[in-house]
Amino acid sequence: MLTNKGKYGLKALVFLARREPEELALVSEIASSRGIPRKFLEAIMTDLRNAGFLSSRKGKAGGYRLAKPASEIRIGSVIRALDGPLAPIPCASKSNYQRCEDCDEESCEVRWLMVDVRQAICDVLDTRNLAELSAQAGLLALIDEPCP
Amino acid sequence: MLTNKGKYGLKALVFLARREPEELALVSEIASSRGIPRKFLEAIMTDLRNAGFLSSRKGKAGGYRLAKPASEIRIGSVIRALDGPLAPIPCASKSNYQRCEDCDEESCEVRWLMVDVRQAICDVLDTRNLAELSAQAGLLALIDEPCP
DNA sequence: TCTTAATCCTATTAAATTGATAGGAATAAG
DNA sequence: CTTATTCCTATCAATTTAATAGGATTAAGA
Repeated sequence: MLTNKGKYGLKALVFLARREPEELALVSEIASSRGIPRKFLEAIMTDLRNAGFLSSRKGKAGGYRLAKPASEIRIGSVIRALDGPLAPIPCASKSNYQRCEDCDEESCEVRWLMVDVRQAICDVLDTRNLAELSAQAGLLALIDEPCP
Repeated sequence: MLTNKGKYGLKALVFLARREPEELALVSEIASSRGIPRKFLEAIMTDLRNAGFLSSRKGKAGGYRLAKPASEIRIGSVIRALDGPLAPIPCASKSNYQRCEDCDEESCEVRWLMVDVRQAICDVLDTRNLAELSAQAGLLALIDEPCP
């Protein structure tokens, strides 16, 4: 599941990706622009900074910006940082594997299935970066408009 | 996320798929065989029956069996019945779409992304049926054994 | 130096979801 | 009738989610 935390975090990153790379943005600016609770977003930005996606400057005239080019930020790693493993169940996770207490790892049918699901999810999220995500949306919205 | 409810439900269905189609199985039998809490499994079996996957007989010598051939039970529909929509976020669901209150449906970048994730998940889970799931596991376990 | 405005830090909390458990009613076989 | 099962309703504890509160720290600029 993508939680609000993950959703808000991605929106904030898209916001930053669409600015000049060096320009600092305020949490309050992002929050009001995207309808995100300010205090909640503050906490999320801290996580994103700790995960290496953002850099910040404190004090007056401070703010956040991307710590690296948007094209180098994989969506999968963002969601992992905010919401945890992409796998539907811990025993199918690569990044954070945890053995099931109640089933045998090798013979469990459900696990084999969920490994395939995890792979399918990763195939989408780990092959897209923030630059693609922020570029894409406007185009798709236009394509969907009916012809005049 | 696949909850314990979904996991237990799938395991119970696999158990039933490996029996003679008409033979009734007891909840207590399935529960002890697969390490599932009996009372919890009882509730899950009720859900699976209400969703049309199982039929039951009450009273002494009662029990559960598949309501239709295992090959006609799609894994995706089982998980939807037990754990809800497969989409990571309600605004990306086909089976149970719900509009986001805080973003614009057409221009939201996150939504377009999650539609692709949902499609990837459904491509795995809606193209597999219970017969395949119950047949597969044993083989894979063998393949993984090192050669003597 | 002082004011102001921002990030940063710690703690708390309310609501929802998950993962069960308890106790017994209804049903049917033998 | 006894026994064994599904079925039904209610309850509950733990965890996760989604925030909010209050202030400490930092730095720009007057």
